[in-house]
Amino acid sequence: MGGKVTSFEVALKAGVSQSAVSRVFSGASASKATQEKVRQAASELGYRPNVLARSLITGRSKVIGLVVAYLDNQFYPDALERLSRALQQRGYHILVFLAKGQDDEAIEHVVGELLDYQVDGIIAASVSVSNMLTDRCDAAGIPVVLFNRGSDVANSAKVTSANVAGARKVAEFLVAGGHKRIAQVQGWSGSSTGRDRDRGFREGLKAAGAELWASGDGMYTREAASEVARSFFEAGEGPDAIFVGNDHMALAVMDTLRFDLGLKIPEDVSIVGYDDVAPAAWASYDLTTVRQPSNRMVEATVDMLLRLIEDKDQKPETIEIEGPLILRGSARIPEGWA
Amino acid sequence: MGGKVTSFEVALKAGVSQSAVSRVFSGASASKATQEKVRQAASELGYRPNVLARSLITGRSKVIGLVVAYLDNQFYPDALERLSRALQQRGYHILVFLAKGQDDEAIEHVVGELLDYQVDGIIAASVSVSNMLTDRCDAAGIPVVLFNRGSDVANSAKVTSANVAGARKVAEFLVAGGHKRIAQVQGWSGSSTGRDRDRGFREGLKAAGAELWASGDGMYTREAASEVARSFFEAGEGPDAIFVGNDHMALAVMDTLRFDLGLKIPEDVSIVGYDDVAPAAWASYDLTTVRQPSNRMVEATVDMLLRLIEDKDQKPETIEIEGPLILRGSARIPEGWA
DNA sequence: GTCTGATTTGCATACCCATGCAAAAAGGCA
DNA sequence: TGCCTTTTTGCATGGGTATGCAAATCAGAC
Repeated sequence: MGGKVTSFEVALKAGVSQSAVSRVFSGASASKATQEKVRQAASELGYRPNVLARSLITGRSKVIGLVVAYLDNQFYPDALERLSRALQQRGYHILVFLAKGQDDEAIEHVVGELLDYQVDGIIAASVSVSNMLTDRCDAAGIPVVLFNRGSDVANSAKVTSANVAGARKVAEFLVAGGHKRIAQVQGWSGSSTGRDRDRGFREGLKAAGAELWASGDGMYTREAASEVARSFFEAGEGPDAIFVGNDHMALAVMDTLRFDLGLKIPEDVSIVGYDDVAPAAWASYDLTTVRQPSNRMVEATVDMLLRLIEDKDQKPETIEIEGPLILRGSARIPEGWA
Repeated sequence: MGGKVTSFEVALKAGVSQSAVSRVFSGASASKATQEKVRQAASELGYRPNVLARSLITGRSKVIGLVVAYLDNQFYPDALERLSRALQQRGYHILVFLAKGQDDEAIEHVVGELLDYQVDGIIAASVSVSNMLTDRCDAAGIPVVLFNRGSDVANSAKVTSANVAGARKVAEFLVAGGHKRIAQVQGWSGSSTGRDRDRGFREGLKAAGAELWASGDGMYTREAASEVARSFFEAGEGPDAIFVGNDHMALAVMDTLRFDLGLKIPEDVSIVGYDDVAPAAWASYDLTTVRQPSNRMVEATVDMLLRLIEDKDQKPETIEIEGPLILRGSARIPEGWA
């Protein structure tokens, strides 16, 4: 048994035609008797349909390409796990493509490979995608959903949390907490997520009659974020609150403030993050943060992607999911907010 | 353009035969002139070979199935990222299969799907695999490499760190540090990794003339590990050192000791972990731990898997990679060890 | 037992590309 | 130029399955 049992051999053994075997396994109509015979023969021979051959005909591979740039921000492995589970349940699987960088060129190459594999759909996470690329996928008839990233492309499907609203809420929260020197370590300004949160935060401050004391780009890395945070304290008095564009960076900032600069959180500085990744809830950090409801984001993503795949007339939509501000111990809590 | 350009159409446009097109794209011999014409026509039409069809013929899908049970232990996303990068570089991609549990039944189902997809090879991480399953893959001619897990199966390929030796080193280290009541929160005893580290640790203690003060199974979850750690301190005097079977659990144990029980690390209790995941190096934890060199483990895994795929006579080997004990601040450092 | 309509079945073909084989073209040498 | 070797090319086939179509079978009613 070389592991290459074909439908034909099963047919032979069951005394039916190859088409009958095919029909049994693809769920098409077949009489009880045939079903029985075929299944019997199949299990005796250890037959399983060849998905490749099937895909070649049907034009559906049951594979979703997931493009991701990095996995060290816990938000993404978590999302990957959920996405994979949700898709598995609906008969799909995830083919992983790690983009070498976040620039267009890197993504371009990846998209090429993606198309070669005849994926039925694409999920792009932690990665921005240009017009040109979505156009290419469009042309190939392969739907793309952007996960946790927006895009300027008009006609693209995307699922994000309500970044502007969330960051705005943080601003209100910090102002209500009586903070006077509010700074920001923002998410990479090359990403829509970073920009939206920045915008929401600034708008929120303005609306509350406060202004941004200082701001810098954390580039979504621990190192850059720590550096920016450190710079806030270089010349005399530092900020008394910092909003950090995601938890991954916020944790690094907390470590830097506490162990490098000897500051107390939240007594000296309040810290607020964004995402609510698992470590944010760990006692060492106890980070106040805006939750991105990754379960609902995943649900929406899978839903939309499969609709786009199965129904050609389906229009790509933009879905924004609201997430609550999770109050923990890293930031002073204003009266009446608890 | 419906994204369905075939080699035939390219051939037509280039004025050559379909075989010529095929040869140009599969790297077989072709004259300079033909190459030119074909590439020209192909790029004009936006042609890219259909990997599915190719796989069907060649019998190689260039896809590796990765089975994994969970991704919340940072070690695995990190490994996944490295594995994917290494494989991409060699023309392969990873199809992700999340096992619903760690029991045989769950894995069994997954392996079935794996075979359906005609993967060229399988990497099983954070998952134990029984004889029956490796046998099935063997029968199908699909090589399997166990990553970070051993197995009782004689003839299986596996890549692990030197768990016994590593844990033994931890024992020596803790004894040398003058600890008198040494406890252990071990990795899930249902996993070879958990058992090996347990064994190494016990052997090490014995060799150093010490004995294990208490031990419990942390099941690889933060909750169970915390619970076990807490139980150590329930009746009067607790341990003065705890070896935790992996960092994922060790971080939870540290939080529990510090914030639940009000203990100081390492003054009251020394903590040592295993893996050296990224958060272990974060200032809040500064965890002394045995490094699993995931880069070298990944390298070895990919190497062996591709050798098994490409050379049918290649024998499956067991590879153990040594990792150093990384001395940080969570455990008292004996004289002469720094 | 006959006739009608509903199912089930088998035949043949298609999906897209790679590859063995034989024919054709190109190159080498005298 | 002619002959032989090497390379290039096209033809035809195959890989494993799904599916339209027509033939065959079945169930039901008289």
